[in-house]
Amino acid sequence: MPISGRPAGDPQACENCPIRHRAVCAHCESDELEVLEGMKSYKTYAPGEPVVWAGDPMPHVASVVNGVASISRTMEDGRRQMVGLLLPSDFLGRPGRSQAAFDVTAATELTVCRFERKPFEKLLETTPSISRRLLEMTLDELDAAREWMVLLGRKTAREKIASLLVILARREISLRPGVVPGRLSFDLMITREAMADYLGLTIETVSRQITALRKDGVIELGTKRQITVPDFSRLMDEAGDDSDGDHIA
Amino acid sequence: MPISGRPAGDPQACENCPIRHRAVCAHCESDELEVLEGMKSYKTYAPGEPVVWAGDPMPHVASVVNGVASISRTMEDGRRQMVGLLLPSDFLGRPGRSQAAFDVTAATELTVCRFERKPFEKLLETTPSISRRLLEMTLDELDAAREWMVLLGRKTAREKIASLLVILARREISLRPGVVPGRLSFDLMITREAMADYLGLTIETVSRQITALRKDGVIELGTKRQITVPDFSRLMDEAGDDSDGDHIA
DNA sequence: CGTGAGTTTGAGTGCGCTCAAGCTTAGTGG
DNA sequence: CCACTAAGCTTGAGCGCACTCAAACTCACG
Repeated sequence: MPISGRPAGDPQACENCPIRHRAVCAHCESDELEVLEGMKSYKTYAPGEPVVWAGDPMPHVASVVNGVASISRTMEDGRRQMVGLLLPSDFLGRPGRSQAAFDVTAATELTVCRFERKPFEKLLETTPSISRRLLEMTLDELDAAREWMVLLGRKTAREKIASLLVILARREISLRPGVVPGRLSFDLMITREAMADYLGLTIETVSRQITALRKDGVIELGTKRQITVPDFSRLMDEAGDDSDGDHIA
Repeated sequence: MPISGRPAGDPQACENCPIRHRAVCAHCESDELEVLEGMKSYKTYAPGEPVVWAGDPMPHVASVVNGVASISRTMEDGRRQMVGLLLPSDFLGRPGRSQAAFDVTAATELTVCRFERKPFEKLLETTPSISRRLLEMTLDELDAAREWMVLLGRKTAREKIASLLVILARREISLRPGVVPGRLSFDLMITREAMADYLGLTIETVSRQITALRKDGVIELGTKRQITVPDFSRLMDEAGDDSDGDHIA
């Protein structure tokens, strides 16, 4: 693989990368990008395919380029809790640790941009723009994890469902700028089972609470995966968070 | 305040600092320490005193020098969830954010070593040894938060109590090297209410489960705050984690 | 002693779980 | 074109764990 001089328009060139400005390499200068270019390799996973199991050796770290992966832990008796979601530009793996702490599974078709862990760790020590960006991203994930702890520890089933819908609706808003939050539709890309694993509920409870929110007019259902929110502030009230804006910028 | 040349034995000099080798400044060289020395100021809080409220401006970041602080969120109706515990050497505050995302409260008498946020952010950009150390610490906290999500989402009340006791016992072991985990005693430094807020339970349930573990011989109680664990592996079984070792190194 | 914070214990309730059946939808092959 | 299947989802009945409300106990401190 060439260190530099990829053909213009090469879809695997860093300069054409869809996550160029948001991933761990976001702050890199072109000379730093060249080093990464020489280290990286792509890998693709099928939906449902495991990426790593907790306890497995982790010879690589990676950035998610396309698709969604879930981070979860399964207890011996089968109870499962999702603890994170990896979206495009998110970082997978942990510098300084050789074993995975959690299971990672491709939720959709997934493409990642991999680096061998040891060389990447070296690079972190010599390239402040990478370690600073990784710090920013890790701090964001920590805040998100703590918000989720509040949900898991203290919210009712109805509030949990509403909170998840708020998050999904927010992402929809951020992807489609200019849509005023009056009436809003979006797809649930995940199964009831994934929702249950994420929220610390059973699929039956998820189903019942979605039905209840529909009967109360908080949401409307097209197909089972198509949600319409007629009044976004009503949904936010149901989520149980402080009403006046987010703590998270 | 002198930039350098503190008197030898000065208890506030970085070289005498009890968290010198573990805090955000752990990797600093002596010239970097001098810069920090000129920026820092100590502040002490009484037990129960708030450090910041969620939403407050955060003009400082800080390292915990002595004592314990809790990070928590309180919902409008009073439900509270603790989302982190700050022990000596832990870092308080978030570079790049001007508003606190969570409440921070001194659990015991608390001494912190503060830096103004803006100058500290500048320092992060120019001092890789600090940003790398902060990255390590943040990654550790993220893993801890995710472990805690499993506890909050999927564990029973008995497993939650046992898990907390395992964590506290582990810390006791790490502080007293050489103590073989046969029989082990330690103090609960926190009230039942703090345990409940941490575990996502009520104080009554905490109390009942501690009683149940005592009746089943898993733990013994001296005073209400003094715990003895006759068989550590028995306690670990009760915690419901994978039996064969930790994922966390 | 009296006070108050922290803790324990008891009685009863209800939310979310378990177990079980039925429904919907999409895909497959006769 | 219509079984047939399987995965995903919904609905129902009943139960149990953890919560709520209430009272009593412990212990440090004035």
